[in-house]
Amino acid sequence: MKNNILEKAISNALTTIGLEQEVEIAFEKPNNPEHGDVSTNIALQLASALKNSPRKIAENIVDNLHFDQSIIDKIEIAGPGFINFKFNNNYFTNQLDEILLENDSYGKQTIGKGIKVNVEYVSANPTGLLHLGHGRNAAIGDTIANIYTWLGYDVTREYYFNNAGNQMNNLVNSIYVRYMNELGDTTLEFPEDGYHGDYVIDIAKELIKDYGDELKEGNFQDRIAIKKFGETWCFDKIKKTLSKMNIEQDVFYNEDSLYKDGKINDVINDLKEVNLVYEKDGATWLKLSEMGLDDDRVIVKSSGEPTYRLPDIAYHKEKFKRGFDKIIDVFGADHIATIPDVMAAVKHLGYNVDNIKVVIHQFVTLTKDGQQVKMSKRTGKSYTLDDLLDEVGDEVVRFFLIMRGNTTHLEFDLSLATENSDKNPVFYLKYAHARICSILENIENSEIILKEKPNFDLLNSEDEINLTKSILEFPKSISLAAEKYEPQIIVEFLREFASNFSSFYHNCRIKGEEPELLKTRLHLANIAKTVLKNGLTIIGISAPNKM
RNA sequence: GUGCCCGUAGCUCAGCUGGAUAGAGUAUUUGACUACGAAUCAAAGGGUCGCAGGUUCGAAUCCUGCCGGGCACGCCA
Repeated sequence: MKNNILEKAISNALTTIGLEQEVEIAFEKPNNPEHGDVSTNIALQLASALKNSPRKIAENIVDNLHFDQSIIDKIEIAGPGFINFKFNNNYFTNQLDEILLENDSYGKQTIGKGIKVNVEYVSANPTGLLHLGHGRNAAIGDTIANIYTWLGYDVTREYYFNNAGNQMNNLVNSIYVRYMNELGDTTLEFPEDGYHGDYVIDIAKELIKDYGDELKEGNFQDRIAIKKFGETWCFDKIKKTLSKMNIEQDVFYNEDSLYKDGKINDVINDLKEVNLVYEKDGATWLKLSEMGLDDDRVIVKSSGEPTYRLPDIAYHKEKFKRGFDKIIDVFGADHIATIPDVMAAVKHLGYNVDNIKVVIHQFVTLTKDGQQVKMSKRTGKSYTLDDLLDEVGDEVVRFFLIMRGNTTHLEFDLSLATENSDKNPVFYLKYAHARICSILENIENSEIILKEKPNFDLLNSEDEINLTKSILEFPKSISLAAEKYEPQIIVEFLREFASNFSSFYHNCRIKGEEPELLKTRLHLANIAKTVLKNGLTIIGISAPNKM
């Protein structure tokens, strides 16, 4: 919690009491409300430098504070030497007038104006269906994109895919065996690292509808047809699933284009120029050991094909060349090991990797009735993201997938998610919004009243002030979520916010109060409605008028 | 074996750059509808913050070691 007025006043006080060097004055919001609204530990920090006891220093500071104290209710020295400041109610309620001017756009900011951000997420190859892990990736990525958009950044939502190479060959091999099985030939062995999922059988069946047994030889041409068919089939499903989740990305970037445009060769040449590659055993190696990493890695195989690292490097270079100032990659924990390699190379090509943020999220486990549901690939029976969306709906899915910190393993409780009850945390937020709408409906001429100027000085009860403080924290929670790349921060804020509103609702009536108070509280409720609506919009959830 | 993530209330999880009495939801128990939506509110109980050291005025937070769970360690992506 920052406060420029206090920072300046304390800084001046420190000079007065004889501190020579510049120090950073830290403020925080105490957990205990009795400790005021902001607190600083500066006296404790300076104890050894000033060779005095923290409490003495604190007293000295407080005695030498000179600023407009009309906003202050109380300044206290507490505990080992904290200085606690309590603002008076008007300090908070006065700020509501400004929010009134912002109206529906409260929370929107302009700090990102003119800055181009690329957020890459999902990026699953068209070799199968999306599972819950992809769902988490999608929800996190899309929400981060929303947050940055809300802050005024110029955001591009991107999906990167590869429809060539080994993974696709595996798919083709897998489909081919299933296809032959369907045609009655069961002599073929299923590939060792093939795709075991049931969907491959579905693809094979549909392949027969289109081609009959024309592809049974499995020659080069047949394989091309199978590949095309399988890729299209998977991509259609993936896009449908994402659209069901209300996700629409701007750019689908095909890895293949990097080859066609010569970008891959360019990168090899670039790397050669800075002397970071060498030939060994017929392959091209990247000298990662010279970039501070442990082992060198192959970037072009002896077969002449690049490994994934090379296009990844080229792709990131390309993002910079496309003019992005900030690059955000959302990856699952399984990609964690490959990131340092790519970053090191991009850095040595002369790009500022500080502008790349890789957001890593952990995996998802699904539980039902307290039991873990296995999502094994081996058995082929996996519970897909699409199944989940059909079962619980897009909003609950999105909410559950971002309600934990990115680095935590997420347990998706299917029983809880499907329950339309007060236990389901999504409803708590939507309910608060619907309730405000209901108030507005219940009060005669509420629309007209809201056009009149309120008198926020009338707000002074604990619940009114808490709600006001909570309203004022909304923009900060958005920028904090952006800074930390943590959608969960918005979720936590909204829960707390809805809770503050509900307490206010129970203790402060609106309907039937004196006209001035009614008007003022109605305005407060209306601002609360905007906060809920905007907060829910950011996390991809609707704010209904009725439930 | 090596690297990364996690371990906090019965369960699911917060805890910001170290701060004061470690929080929320849920579950349990108990109150509150003749008043704007009870999908709500209010209250109570519930903890060796995985274990052991260290750093310091002060550690859930930082460092080291160990234990337990997950994920990676390829000329696969």
